[in-house]
Amino acid sequence: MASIKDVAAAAGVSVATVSRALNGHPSVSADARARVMEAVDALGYRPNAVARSLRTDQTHTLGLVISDVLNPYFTELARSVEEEARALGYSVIIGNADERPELQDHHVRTLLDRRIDGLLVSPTDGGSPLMLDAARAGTPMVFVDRWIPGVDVPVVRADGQTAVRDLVAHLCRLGHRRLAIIAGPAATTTGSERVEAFRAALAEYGLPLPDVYIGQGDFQAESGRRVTEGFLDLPQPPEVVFAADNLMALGALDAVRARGLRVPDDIALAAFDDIPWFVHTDPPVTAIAQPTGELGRAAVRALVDRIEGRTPRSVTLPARLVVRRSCGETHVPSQPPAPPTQSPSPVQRSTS
Amino acid sequence: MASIKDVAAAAGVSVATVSRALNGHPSVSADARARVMEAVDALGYRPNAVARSLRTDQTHTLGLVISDVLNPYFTELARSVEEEARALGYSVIIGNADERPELQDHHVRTLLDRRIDGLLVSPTDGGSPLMLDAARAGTPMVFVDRWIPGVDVPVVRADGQTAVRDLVAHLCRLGHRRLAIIAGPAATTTGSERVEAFRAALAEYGLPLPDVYIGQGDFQAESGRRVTEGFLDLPQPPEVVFAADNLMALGALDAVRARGLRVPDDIALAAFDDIPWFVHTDPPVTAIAQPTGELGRAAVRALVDRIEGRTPRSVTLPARLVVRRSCGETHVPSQPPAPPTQSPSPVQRSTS
DNA sequence: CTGAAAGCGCTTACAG
DNA sequence: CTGAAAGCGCTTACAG
Repeated sequence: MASIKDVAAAAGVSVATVSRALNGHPSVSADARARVMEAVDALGYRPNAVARSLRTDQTHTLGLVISDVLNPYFTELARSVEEEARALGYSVIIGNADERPELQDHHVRTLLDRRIDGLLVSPTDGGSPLMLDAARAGTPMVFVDRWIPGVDVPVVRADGQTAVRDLVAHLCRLGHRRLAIIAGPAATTTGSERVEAFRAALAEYGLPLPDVYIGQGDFQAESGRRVTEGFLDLPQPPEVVFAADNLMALGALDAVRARGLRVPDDIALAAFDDIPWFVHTDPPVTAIAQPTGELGRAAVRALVDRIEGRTPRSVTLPARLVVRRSCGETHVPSQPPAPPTQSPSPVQRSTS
Repeated sequence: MASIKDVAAAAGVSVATVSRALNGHPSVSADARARVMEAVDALGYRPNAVARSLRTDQTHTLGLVISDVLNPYFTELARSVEEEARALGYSVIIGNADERPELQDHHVRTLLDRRIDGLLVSPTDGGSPLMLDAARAGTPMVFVDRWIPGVDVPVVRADGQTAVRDLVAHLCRLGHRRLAIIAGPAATTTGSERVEAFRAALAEYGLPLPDVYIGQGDFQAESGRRVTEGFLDLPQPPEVVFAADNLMALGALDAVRARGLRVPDDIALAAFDDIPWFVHTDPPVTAIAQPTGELGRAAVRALVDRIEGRTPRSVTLPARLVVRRSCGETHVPSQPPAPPTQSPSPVQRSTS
């Protein structure tokens, strides 16, 4: 590959002048600039980004460590992150943790070794020493979706509390009383927060959340299937299963179907995260939708602010309930049960 | 960040010795090695991969340019690519072309600038000058899924011909006669090959594929919806729509539902690419499954062979038909219509 | 077994 | 406006 020396020789100038011409430095004569550009074209020269990075100590690259590429939520997040980053002049390198803390650390380490300018992460655990060290050492960092309490890093995420309360209101209105949840790992914020939001909402309706109705999943499909089978084996199975993410809902559908049961007749289902397929499942799945694209863009803006010396802001955006048919048919009840303390916020009713 | 100089100073050796110790060079005394390791731990030193790459002229990084991250097929491909690469000691940087040739070129250029060791690509078009130049210039390269004819680059892909013939046999057996296809861009191999395979299979059954039954899509959901609407508006709409990928099938489902029609009663649907959600759609979708994980792994092995001086091999793996209910209920016909020339190969019948 | 030195391909003060 | 030179952090022949 042609190097800057070859271009300099071909253009009859020094490498310094080539560098300046290519970087749009004003103090280059029109003549020199033209000769450089000509040589660049003739040689098909492309600057070596590795050399440039070593010299300037910046890579114009962001690292993004997502929890699971097979999860459409993270895939959509990754897409919006890349788009916004590109618009701001950054590339992004994606690492897939596959919900495994050690794989997450592998990617964080690799990314740090490559001297990425900043790190966007959705932690799969409560904070490994590596991640904590990086944050403390001042690596520009932003948490997205999931975060680690007690670490001084901006957080961009959705707040699902209101939407979860709306969901519980919807379920109660349909007459359900035995509600269960498939939780994510307790070490993740989304793993514990969604259970707590669910528990709090149930409490408003005077409903308990017994331990047997809290199934421990890992945000991947197989765990959703396993937990749902456990629920179905209970002497008194729940009437509703709320999956804390879309992949565990997929697993739940697998389990229900494998027993020859039907949603919602035999058991109702709802999910955190909305995805396009939920419109076409049998039945369409009631879900809590996050403003995924906006989260990705806000996270990039916060990280780039941090990198470029501005003050980054944490952002929390609301999630919202999308009612479909997987919890039973909705009909206007003569006497809607109002929660004791707060009335539910407006709910989007899907046209599907 | 601590550099190799800091480590050398702390350990009381030269940077050369630190480098050798870290790279497991045999000619380093046990004593020196121990002092280096101690200094490394104390300083939390991590070698700068940028500097190392500049010096060694290798990045141990593979570039992967996929057509669309929102497509679960490519997402699964990306996952298997990353896994196999990691096992072989390589990182991978993913670029999402979003089915746009100019965005594909942007990523190829960025990846080349970063001096990745090799490039895995699933081209969104028939070959841009940039891609062609890179191949000709000797950049280690492998095409996966889609490829560019006339370029001397190994290809790893699935052959869907047999599966498409099985699909057509299945459709004929169900009594369908007016079959349509939502095609991908003609400039892509999968865009044109799938249409040709479909046309050839129909010919075996003496069935035509009129131009009005070939809808031009772009492999993304919206185009599937648009094309399907066009089909439904025809004076004589097709009885079956075969979507050339899973996202266009999603769009087709959207269109059918928007009209208040039902699959398969009003119109049947089949798709190229199988994804987990097809088991749970209403109705479950008959699809052609690719050995996606194996394709990703084989592509990485071919590329690494090429990079490390061995001779890479092209690989073609068979796809297979998975029958579900979206084309109508299957029942054993008294007189199965056999194709004139060849009998269909065994078909996997899904349990779902 | 070890160190001094060159060099990978850039950028950028410094001097003219 | 331009060039010579230093230096980013490594690796690796070369000499001892």
